[in-house]
Amino acid sequence: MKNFEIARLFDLMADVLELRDENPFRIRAYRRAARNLESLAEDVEVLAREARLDEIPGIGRDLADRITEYLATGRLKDLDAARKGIPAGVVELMNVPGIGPRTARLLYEKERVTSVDRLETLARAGKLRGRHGIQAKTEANLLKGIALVRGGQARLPLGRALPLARELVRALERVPGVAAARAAGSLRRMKETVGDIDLLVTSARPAEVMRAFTGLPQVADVLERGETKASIRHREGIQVDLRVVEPASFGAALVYFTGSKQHNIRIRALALKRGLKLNEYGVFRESTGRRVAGATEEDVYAALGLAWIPPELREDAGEVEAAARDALPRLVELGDVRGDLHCHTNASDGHHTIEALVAAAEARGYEYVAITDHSPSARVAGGLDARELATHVARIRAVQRKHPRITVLAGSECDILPDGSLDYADEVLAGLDLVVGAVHSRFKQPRAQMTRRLCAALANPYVSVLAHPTGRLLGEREPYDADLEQVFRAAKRHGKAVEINAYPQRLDLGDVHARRARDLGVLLAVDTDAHVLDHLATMELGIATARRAWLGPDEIVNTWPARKLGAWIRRARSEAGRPARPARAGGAGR
DNA sequence: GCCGTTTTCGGCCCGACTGTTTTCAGTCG
Repeated sequence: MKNFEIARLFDLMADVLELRDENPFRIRAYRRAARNLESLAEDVEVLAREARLDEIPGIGRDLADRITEYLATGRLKDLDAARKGIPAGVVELMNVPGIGPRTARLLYEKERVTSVDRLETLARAGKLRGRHGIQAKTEANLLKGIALVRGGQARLPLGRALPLARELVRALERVPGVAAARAAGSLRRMKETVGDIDLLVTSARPAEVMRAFTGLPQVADVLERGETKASIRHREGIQVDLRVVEPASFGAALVYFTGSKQHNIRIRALALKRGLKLNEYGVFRESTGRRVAGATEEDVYAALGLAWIPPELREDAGEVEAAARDALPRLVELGDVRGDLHCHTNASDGHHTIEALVAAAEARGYEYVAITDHSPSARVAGGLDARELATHVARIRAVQRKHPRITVLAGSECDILPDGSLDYADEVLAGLDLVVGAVHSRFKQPRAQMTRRLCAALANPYVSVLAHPTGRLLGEREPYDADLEQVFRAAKRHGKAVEINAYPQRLDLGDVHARRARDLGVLLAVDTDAHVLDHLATMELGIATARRAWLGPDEIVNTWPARKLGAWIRRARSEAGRPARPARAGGAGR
């Protein structure tokens, strides 16, 4: 899968073209193609082989040829030619906040700066001031920017950014004169990681909001502060941007500030076609300048002839067309969730008892919860051998008797061994209500082997859900190499579900793959993989990922009533000619 | 370089903040 590899090259091409002061629309074309390659779930090599590259939005004849060229030769002649005479370090200068193509080119041409290191040396020595309109302040800002690049401005996982954003929103809501405060940006779109936090406030007294915001205890550094817009660096390291607008503009500003950039470009172009102009203050008739919408998002979209688009879909990935046809999907909501199918207790590596977990699930209003502790191969995680499992199941049954209002599924997160077999014998698995299969070892297997391993597990009649299908840990561990397309087809063939694991560092499947699974007609399960009770609340992140994947409740097995869920689990077992023991999943507790 | 319910050519989103050059270019989102 070279999707990201080629996206990087297109981005690099765009950078180089910027340095060369090329046609900005050509540059944008490369950037747009890069973004679309990143969000492409299908393998670009497969599309190339099948001559379907032109199906990728933003890829026309030229860029399709470039992709073909790169796949065939491993090079891009155009890129090589464009880079001639521009040292790689000059392109890297543009990574420093505040340095764009103009400044990078100036530094290179006039000062022979060819690396960030060199720039730092010059700035520290004060050797730039007085030249090319650079003064002490700019030098200081450059040094700040360099420090930031050095620190690696890693994107924050959504699970960490959300509480920070909510705390800030609450603080702003308390500022006198503030009518409303909302988080926007990629955080509102619930992207798995966010680069910064965008906040929007409506108030008749913006000056007061600016003062209060920049004075918050969470602020480590004020980066910029104007009349209606300010940026700060949060103590936790992430940048926070705030914008204040008047109430009549709040909806338009929310649309603008929520993005994505590509989505905004799409709908603004749509506005122009209708003789309208869209900016963060509203929708305006071009001829008269009169505002026709702006107070609410619904009004703004309606003025453009669109149904209101849920933020999670605003990626220019077909949502604008769907909204125009009034054909947006009914997305799953947190309230649709009837249970959690992947939870741990202190029988293995969880922190709480079965009793506590069941009570917590009940308190969340769930109809069912599956207790899925580890199997013996997961030694460090305290995996249970078959005898321990039998005792554990007996305990689960006892807790079930004390909690008749919730169905407690005795399950396992059973290791998928390197050869694709399961960590418990089939007779043991048959005694469980639900089996979640997962890979916890030998992550580095070659692609073909790992693919066979996952597909074999899905073929086992007792495995209902493939847990965290790619094994990735955000910012820590790459996904293991497997042909997900084949894995999804196996899941579809066997009527199994693949998981959206809501664990904040996992979010696995991610939105792009989950959408691909959905498009192939595969069922999904959204689970928290809870190890402590608080983790049950991360269901919110899993559901957000499902929404970004355009998923509705029908396609997610743990929004189904217990009876339907039980029937689904039994179907795969019986189709394999091995009827399960009367499963509790369908009947118990209701 | 892409793209077409105005177009196969001529468009392509829009505005705030900063630093510094006294009138705006550059950067960013």
